[in-house]
Amino acid sequence: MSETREKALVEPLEQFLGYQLRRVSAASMAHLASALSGQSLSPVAGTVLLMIEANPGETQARIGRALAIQRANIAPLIARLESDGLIARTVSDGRSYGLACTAKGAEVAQTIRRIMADHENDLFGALSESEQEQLLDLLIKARGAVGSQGDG
Amino acid sequence: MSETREKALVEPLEQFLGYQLRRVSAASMAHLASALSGQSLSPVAGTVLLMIEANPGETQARIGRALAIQRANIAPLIARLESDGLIARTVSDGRSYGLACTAKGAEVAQTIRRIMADHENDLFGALSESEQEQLLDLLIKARGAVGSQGDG
DNA sequence: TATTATTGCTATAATCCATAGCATTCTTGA
DNA sequence: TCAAGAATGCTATGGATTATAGCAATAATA
Repeated sequence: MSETREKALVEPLEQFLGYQLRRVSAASMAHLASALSGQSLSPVAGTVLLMIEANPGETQARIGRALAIQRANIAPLIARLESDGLIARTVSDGRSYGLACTAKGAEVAQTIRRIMADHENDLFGALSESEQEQLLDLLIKARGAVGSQGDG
Repeated sequence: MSETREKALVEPLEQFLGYQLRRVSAASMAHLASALSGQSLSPVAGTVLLMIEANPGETQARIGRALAIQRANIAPLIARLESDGLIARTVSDGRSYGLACTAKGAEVAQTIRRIMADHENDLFGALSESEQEQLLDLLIKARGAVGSQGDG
């Protein structure tokens, strides 16, 4: 508050939703990454773990599609989660595995959920409950609109 | 609508603002990058150009800080914009330059603005005007909250 | 004037994401 | 049955973005 604040610049992109989205998202990602660093998990890896926990038996291809992560990119993520003992693979198909959390993975998932909740509170706690709900609803609505054309 | 849609997975992160922000922002960035590809400019480079246009005379360090781009990373961006003839440097300091758009840069900036407006319409047109305004307001409010601790 | 801070820049590494391609396996349709 | 196409897991790889470290020059400050 009392820092030597330099004169603010004009922000010609202030009215662009995409710009504001990017700025908030980038700040959020950086904050979350730091909050998760103690677990040696990236935000993406944590997301994948929670996704597997909530969808036991699913293949990594389907998990990946739901998260917009390509097959080539989710492969090492899954390998890492398995080698860390957080998930286990059971044969589901000759070419694919059914994924599930291990007990250790479930514990870590619980920790991650708490970290994420704290992180959200840190970042968005200045917004009221109803504002947070509004924002969430609008983002979900935007995602629906976006998904029906650009995204896969 | 009539595609063979695979059974949707459970989304345990649905209620996380950070998750929804990331998804929407990623989709938006991808869409914008493709929309700007004809100009041979990345979203970040386009943003920097608009920022310089709106703040003539500012140094790249200040432009970078306002956009959360580090000095080391904005240097090649500025060099590229200059070598493309979109911006010009005038001495402002023994160690820094004052940046400004060239005439060509202003034309490109105008094009970029139109592309960005179209892009926003493509992506967020499914939201009503008031929803878009609400979303923008909430994002700006969130940015204010975020900036007062995590961001620099 | 000596110290510190700032700026532009290079070099470099880490990360993330995208494309291409491969071998295996499943699915299909004749 | 079996050939063609699709799906899966995976590797290799390149591009883009971002972060750190450090340097030389300059400005600001005590």
